[in-house]
Amino acid sequence: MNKRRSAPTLEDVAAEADVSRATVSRVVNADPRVSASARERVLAAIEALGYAPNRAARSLVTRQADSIAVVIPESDARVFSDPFFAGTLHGIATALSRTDLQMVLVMGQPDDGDGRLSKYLRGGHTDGAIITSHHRRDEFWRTAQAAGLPMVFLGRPFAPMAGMPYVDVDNVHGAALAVKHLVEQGRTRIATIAGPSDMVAGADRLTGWRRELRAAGLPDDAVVHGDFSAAAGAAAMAELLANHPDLDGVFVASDVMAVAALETLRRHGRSVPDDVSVVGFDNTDAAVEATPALTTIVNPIVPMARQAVGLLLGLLDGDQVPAAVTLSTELVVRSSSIPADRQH
Amino acid sequence: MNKRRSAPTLEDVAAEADVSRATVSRVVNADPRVSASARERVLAAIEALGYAPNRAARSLVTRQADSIAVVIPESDARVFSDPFFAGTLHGIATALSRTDLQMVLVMGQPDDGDGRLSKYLRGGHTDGAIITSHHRRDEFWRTAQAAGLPMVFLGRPFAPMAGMPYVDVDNVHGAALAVKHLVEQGRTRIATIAGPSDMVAGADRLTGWRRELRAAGLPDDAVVHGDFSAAAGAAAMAELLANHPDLDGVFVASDVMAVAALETLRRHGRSVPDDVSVVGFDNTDAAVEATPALTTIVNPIVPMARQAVGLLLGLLDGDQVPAAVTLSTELVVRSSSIPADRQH
DNA sequence: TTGAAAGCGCTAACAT
DNA sequence: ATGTTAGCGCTTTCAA
Repeated sequence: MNKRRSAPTLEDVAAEADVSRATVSRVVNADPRVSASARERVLAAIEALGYAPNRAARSLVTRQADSIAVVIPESDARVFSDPFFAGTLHGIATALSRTDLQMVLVMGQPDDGDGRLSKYLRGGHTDGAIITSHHRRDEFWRTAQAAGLPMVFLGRPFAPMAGMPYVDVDNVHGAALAVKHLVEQGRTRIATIAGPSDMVAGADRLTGWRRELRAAGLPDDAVVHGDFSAAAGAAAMAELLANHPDLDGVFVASDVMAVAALETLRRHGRSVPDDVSVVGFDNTDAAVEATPALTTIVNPIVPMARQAVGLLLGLLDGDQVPAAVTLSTELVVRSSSIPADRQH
Repeated sequence: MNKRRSAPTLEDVAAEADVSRATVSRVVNADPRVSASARERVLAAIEALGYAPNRAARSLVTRQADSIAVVIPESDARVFSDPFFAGTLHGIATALSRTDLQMVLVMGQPDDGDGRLSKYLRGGHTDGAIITSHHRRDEFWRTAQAAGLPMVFLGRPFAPMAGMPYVDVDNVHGAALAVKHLVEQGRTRIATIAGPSDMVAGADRLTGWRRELRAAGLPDDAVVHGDFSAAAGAAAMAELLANHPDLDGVFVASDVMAVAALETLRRHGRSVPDDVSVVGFDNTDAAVEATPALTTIVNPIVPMARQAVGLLLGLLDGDQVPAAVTLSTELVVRSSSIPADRQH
């Protein structure tokens, strides 16, 4: 029976290098107050023993976890089939790779009151959190906030709180841009497939759509909500067609839903863009690949994620950080919105 | 100046409930040896103080981190635009939600010898790891294995190791199924857009393609590699067309590449499926949505992820676990592979 | 520049 | 059933 060799500790390294634990600790933490010879011996010992510091022990005394939580309060599969999610993670991971922070992905019930999510956030395993895909009824962050955990929202929260900055895209303006473009194409009966009303992005895009329509003196009654999924987009489009057969333009609150709507329009014999102009939101790959290619609003997901990390790092450093960062959007015109008779 | 109130500890709860720390610990850890009255007082104190155990302290003594690492040795953005990644995370997250384990997403350079990845894995912050998107030159797991960290590969590693189980899909058979189907459609000049040769999935699918072609007595020289990205798929298809203008069938090692190849074929004036039959691999949403809808091989990503979690949990429990779990595939026939003259 | 010693918050013998 | 005690591995004063 071999004695199960456990991982080497600071003590082992100290013995091997013939110095004290404190000196080893200084070397590991790049403290300059170590002689060259001692440092050399310690480094050699670390190498020889394959020593890696135990983070639990370190965390216990430094009260730092060296990791941040990315909280996605979604229990269903939607978030995984949504390119928004991938872009967000990518942006966060990239921004984090410049630091020593690890990323802990925390998922759970949106309305988790004092369950897993809030327990985890208060457990001290992370130094801060980025909360995304926030729903109106979420409460888990309250206890975490009370515990003093630095947090930033990726996507404006329903009730912005002092000390909890957020980064968002100007959804209202983006939606207005989309509607403006549709109006400019000569469309007069413009519907929308809106996002879920318990999410700010959904509500804001609806607001922008409505505002611009009213400014143009056009009716703003053709609204159906979807949950940002393809299935919802297809169903919503069918419903709009049934209730408003005269529609000639649609602003869809996400590309995923828009691409599905395109298909539904096709099945109903409506030509896009000749009969109906369609504008999406996000500018994902799906927009480029759609047939016809989808006119859409740029959603700067990766820059937003980077900003969120930047804000959180600032919070962790005790810096003064802005209460909100809002990124601008722009319109990308492709074929789905320009009727043949307007093309030159 | 308010004294910054730090998080309540076991000690605080013990004082509040007028019991010892040990009793509080027992209540927290559901130890039955506590009287009802004591338990009640402790629970009340926990509630009153908003106590949450400090996981670093607990980890230090239990030597458990209550989390597992999902290692994705990819530094680039590819992994995020790949639906394979989303499915994998989804499967793992779902399987993990039944446990108390958290999921730490660890990304890094594929060839990271003794860098971040291996340091992290040896740091004791996780109880085990699931390694996915494994490349031939990866080495980071060696030191982790030496340190005794339970690990499972999601996707067969190049050199299977004792004690490190893997779960994989039968890529060779899947590819063979695809080729068999193409042959049955009367195709005789069948090319392939293969995956990267430094990944097992890429190599295995190429093997299956080759094996089946040889069995059918057909040439197996039309091969171009791609890195599973859409751009690579488009470029590879163009190259195949240039070098083998007589091709009438293509097996593409991923749906992402296949959909891009479809577009390239269209641009080159080849009709799919009339001139060229195309079969992909993965059966992602993109396959359903493609025009024409893509015939493909089912890649049971989510079940694989669940299996991986199951194996890892077994390892953590010290159970005997199989060295490998291989899931089977099947063919899903859609329009991209059946020429008009074969349809009825 | 270095070492000794205290203690982070918790669990787990051991004692009662 | 409950309390006492001894660490887990590390950082960090404080002395030397």
